[in-house]
Amino acid sequence: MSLRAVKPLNETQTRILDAAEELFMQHGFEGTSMRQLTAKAAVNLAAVNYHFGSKDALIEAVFRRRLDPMNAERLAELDRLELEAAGKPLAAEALIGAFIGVSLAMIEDGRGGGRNFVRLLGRTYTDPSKTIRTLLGHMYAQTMERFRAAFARSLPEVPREELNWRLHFMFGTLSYTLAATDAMNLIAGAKPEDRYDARQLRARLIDFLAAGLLARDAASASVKKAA
Amino acid sequence: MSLRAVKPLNETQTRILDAAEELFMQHGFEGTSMRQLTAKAAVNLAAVNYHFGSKDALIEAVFRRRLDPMNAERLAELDRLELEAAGKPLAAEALIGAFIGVSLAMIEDGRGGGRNFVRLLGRTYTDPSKTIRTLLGHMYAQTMERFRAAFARSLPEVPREELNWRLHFMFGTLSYTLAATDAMNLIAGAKPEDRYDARQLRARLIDFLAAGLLARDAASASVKKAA
DNA sequence: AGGAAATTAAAACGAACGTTTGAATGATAC
DNA sequence: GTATCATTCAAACGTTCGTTTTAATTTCCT
Repeated sequence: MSLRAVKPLNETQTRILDAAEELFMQHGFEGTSMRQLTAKAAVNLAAVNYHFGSKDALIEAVFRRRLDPMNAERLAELDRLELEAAGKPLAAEALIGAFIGVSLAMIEDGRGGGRNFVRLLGRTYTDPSKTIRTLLGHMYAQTMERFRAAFARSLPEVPREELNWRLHFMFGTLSYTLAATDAMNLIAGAKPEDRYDARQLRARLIDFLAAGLLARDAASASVKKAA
Repeated sequence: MSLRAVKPLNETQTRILDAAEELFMQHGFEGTSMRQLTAKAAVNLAAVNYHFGSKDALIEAVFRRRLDPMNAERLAELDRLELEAAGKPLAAEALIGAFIGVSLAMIEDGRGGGRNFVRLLGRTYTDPSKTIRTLLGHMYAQTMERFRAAFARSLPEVPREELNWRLHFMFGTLSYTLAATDAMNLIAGAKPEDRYDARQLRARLIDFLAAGLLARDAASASVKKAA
């Protein structure tokens, strides 16, 4: 499906995508006008429609540029871990690290602009638009299924349905953490500096999420007869 | 601050707020036009500006109608728990339950429309607009501080900074879970039915979050010398 | 160098936006 | 019943939106 050759981007297209990442992150898709965007990118107003076709197609291009490589990297790291383990199930911590590490690494990438994208991505997971949700769903599908299967092997004692929920929770934690990297933080005092220390954040997230994923399963048992 | 009397809403205002909740949840603030909104509410186009002043003021009213009572209820439940405990620190599970229970209860409230609001709220936590973020920040401020202090007493062995992060993660999990109640779910198979079973979801969340909050603190120690 | 193709530029398109206006209608008090 | 206030209504306001058009310019190939 991603076999079709990706034609290289020229400078105008790159400038548009960079400006779009930042403005979409700051003001949302509908809150960003083509005039703002092309002004920030220092290109002509018509350039977006010429190079990408429409605003919607630009939005898709913004995600494709980063998300496909990110998920490819996630899968490559999963391959590497599974090869190392030689058939044995992986530690949940390792799987969490492989999944969230790719996103967190981009936060530190100050000048590459990945930081803007990661924050945009965190926000977009809860975006109302059905178009965007299905787009993200498709782009994540393979990666999610591979990781879900790996987690299932890693945590055989957690019932399948319970595990699915916990992975859902995990994804939520990551999503919110990325989106809020320097925006709202409702927990007063939790924001240490202007920029996250990605290494420390990674360690904190892995601790928190691993404990959650491995939690003793009291819920599904205790509720089973409570309806 | 919330001492000023809240004047009761007439039917037109209620219909507008209900329609706004649903449309804002489905299409976002900027993606919802006054013409859509007033059509759905079956009121005249000018009614929003007449009763609320502007679209922005309507957005604020949407949150005020539900959020102030929700947080009051959270604080009342916290008061009740602390009174029961008679000075002893509370169990983390009880605190989590008090915080998330109010939101989850509204999910089941199918006809009251609270369901729409809760999902809208989950999305808005990561909204790009600074206006909205500061609005939510102010509306949550007292509640958050009370709960933060209660969690600190409940979990004295968790370092203050680490605890702040974990509460941040907890909030993210809740936010995403509310926002995605039937929208995107990237974990295939995790969505059991069209509607959540709030009781079961509550139990699952408490297990997951309590384990995360209580996790053995490996991160802050192991990273301290790694910079 | 010259012609074809790709890109940029300036201007305009119709549509939709949030808001305002002023008259019509409804309810309330005397 | 009539004056007074609140609310509803249809219409229009000026602005901004995403997109298109047509011409100018640059780039690339032989």
